[in-house]
Amino acid sequence: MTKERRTRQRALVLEVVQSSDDHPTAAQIFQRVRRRYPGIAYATIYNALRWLVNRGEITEYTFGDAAARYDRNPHRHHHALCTHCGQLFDVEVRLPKQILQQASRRTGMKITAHHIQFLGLCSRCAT
Amino acid sequence: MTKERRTRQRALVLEVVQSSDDHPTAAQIFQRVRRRYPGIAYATIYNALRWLVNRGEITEYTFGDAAARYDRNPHRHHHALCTHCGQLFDVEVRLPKQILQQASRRTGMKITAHHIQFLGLCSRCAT
DNA sequence: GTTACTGCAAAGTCTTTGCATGCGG
DNA sequence: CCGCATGCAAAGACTTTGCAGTAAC
Repeated sequence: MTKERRTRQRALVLEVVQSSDDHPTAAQIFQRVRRRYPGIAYATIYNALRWLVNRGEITEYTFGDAAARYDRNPHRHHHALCTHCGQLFDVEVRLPKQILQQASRRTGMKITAHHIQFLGLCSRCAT
Repeated sequence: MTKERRTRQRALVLEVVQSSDDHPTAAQIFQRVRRRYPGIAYATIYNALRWLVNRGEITEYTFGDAAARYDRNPHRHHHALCTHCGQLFDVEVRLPKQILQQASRRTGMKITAHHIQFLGLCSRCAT
């Protein structure tokens, strides 16, 4: 059994992610946590994020750009990325069951999850 | 205007990607090209890949893991990733128009593209 | 002949690791 | 007290950049 420790650092990382609605990267989380806990190490942020992801408390997503982004909302939902300003929005849509069945049939895989990335221009960049 | 040059290196990179059905990473492409052109530099692979992506001859995708993968098939299609062995399959399914309209309405964005990632276990890993 | 591309190495970005110290249980 | 997590720095994986020389046209 793994003994689990709720440390000040992990609590702070979780708190920061939960209070962010902009899907921050590890670097942004580091900066925000450091404002309240200046001595914290970068590695601790990564450790805490991985721990939280494994426990299902937050979710990690990667998009075309380099850094992974973290999401406070652990249930499955989808995302729309503005290709101009990089802003990321949550999208609540449901993929019809038949599409999942099609995907499963055509690949021979047992599909357990899916994620849709929408790309386009946000209302501010579209003008 | 930018004058475009078809060089031996770029031709080889394109040829390697087009003859690969396994969505290779830059490192794999590098190895495969180097078998036929031993002196080629890593940077040249990246330059060639970016050039080919910009011209629309190949497509770049990023998944959870570190390295980008390149796809010989430039038309829009979707992917299924085996979370056990990492193998990536093409998936041909069509997202219903109403889902795109919903996404657009709910985010206020002008959606120009989308990509579905299916996750699960391939037939070999599922047993 | 120009000028864009290559090859090389070095730097840059994001993430992980090794190890001594320290805190949580 | 024991062991996991932290903090620090260094390494690791992937990608980009600067620049001199070379090849495409």
